Amino acid sequence: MPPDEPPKLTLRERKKREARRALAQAALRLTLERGLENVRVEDIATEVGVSPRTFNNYFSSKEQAVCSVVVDRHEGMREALLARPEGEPLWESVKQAVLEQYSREGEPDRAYVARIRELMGRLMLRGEFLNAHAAVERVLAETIAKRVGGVDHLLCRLMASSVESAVRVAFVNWFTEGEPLLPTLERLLDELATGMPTLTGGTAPKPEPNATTALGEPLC
Amino acid sequence: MPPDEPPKLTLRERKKREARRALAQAALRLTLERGLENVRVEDIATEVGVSPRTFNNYFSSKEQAVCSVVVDRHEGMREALLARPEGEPLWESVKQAVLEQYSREGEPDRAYVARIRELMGRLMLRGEFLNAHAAVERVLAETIAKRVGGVDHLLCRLMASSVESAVRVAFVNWFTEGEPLLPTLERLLDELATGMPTLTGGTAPKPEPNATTALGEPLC
DNA sequence: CACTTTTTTGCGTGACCCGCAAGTTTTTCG
DNA sequence: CGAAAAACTTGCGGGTCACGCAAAAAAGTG
Repeated sequence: MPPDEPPKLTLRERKKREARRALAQAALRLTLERGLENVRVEDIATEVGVSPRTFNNYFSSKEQAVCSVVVDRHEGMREALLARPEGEPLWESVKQAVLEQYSREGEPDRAYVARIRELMGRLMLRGEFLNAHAAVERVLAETIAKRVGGVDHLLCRLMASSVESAVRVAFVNWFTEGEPLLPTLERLLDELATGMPTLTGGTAPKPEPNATTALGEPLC
Repeated sequence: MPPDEPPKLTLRERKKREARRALAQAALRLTLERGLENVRVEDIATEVGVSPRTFNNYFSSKEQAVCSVVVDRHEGMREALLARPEGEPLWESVKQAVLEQYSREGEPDRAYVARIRELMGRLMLRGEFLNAHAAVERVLAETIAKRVGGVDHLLCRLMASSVESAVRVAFVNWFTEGEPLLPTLERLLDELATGMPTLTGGTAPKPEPNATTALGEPLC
């Protein structure tokens, strides 16, 4: 018996995770190359070598399977946030933790982006993408609460929710406008942290968008 | 001929709107009293006195029909926001416009809240509720852009998105904790407007937001 | 009153979700 | 080790659902 790995997880658990991962991956791959409506659950199941019925033991819809990659990101986000140094300001911790998760995105491969864009039309419509983000949101809120000592649960949820908003907005901007994801995301998170002064200070006939003006304003 | 109403809308249009409204209303009513899984599209259609097939001419799913009330709120929100006085700070305008929309909610009728809560389990799961909120978000972003002169579209989307976040969080808190909606919502919007200092600066209200640190990084 | 445009409706098809009851694999335990 | 127990897979079947299509009905137009 080679001492290669001490699998703390029962064999069963490993197989389950592997099956789930394979199904999600197959679902995403097929969807990206054919479009969602041209992929039946049977195709996905066959691809993995499993019964169509089994697919529904893991996911209750193909949309859910495709979006599960988004959900799985919560693991990394949780760990990243909790790993930030103790004394660091909360917004900075959150920002770094979030940015870290999205640093592995490859450069904007044209074809890939195009497929994602087309895909999003469907996914947004079916709501599963948003649903997945909501799942991440809950974990993020919980993690933030743990980070600050769990004082105000409501505010933690608000922060998590608005952070996810920033992520979604940056993401959409990425695949529609083609602009790089991370700088946008960082900017949006900074705006969130300061109450969006760039906008709110702009109610008056703003001649030029010099960002230094509205920073110290007594908003609202 | 009684001079009661000058219907600028063609008769066809009125019937369409009425049919849509009736279908949505029936869908919501039946769902609240039976639970979503015990309502077939046929039931909704029959309730309104229309063919099941016709239902799908208006909504592509019963979930969509149930959630259409959320979507329809965008109309009022748009008008309310645009009706705010010119010089008013943006955050104040948005806050008032949003609060106005949710001022018509009755008091927390126990039975009603219970049904809503149970309903939300399903709706969140199917994502249509979030989908509806996303639709509102787009209109809100557009309206905000119009309000500030359409300078930074990205930031407008961020603001709209995070405002909707606050609404959702307050709403969930309302039907899970039973706390009143409006005060919570107002507080959350205020927190948003100031960067959530209660959480982030539990120590100090963030005296210096020097965003100069990591802004120039060449990520991605 | 014809004629056009829009909406409704019935029908048929393909897919999907899930409960149920075997069959199969992994785990536990004597 | 070997058998019972627990967990997972699979085939089957039923109830729904979304939607294309084309005919019928209704609303608008001159």
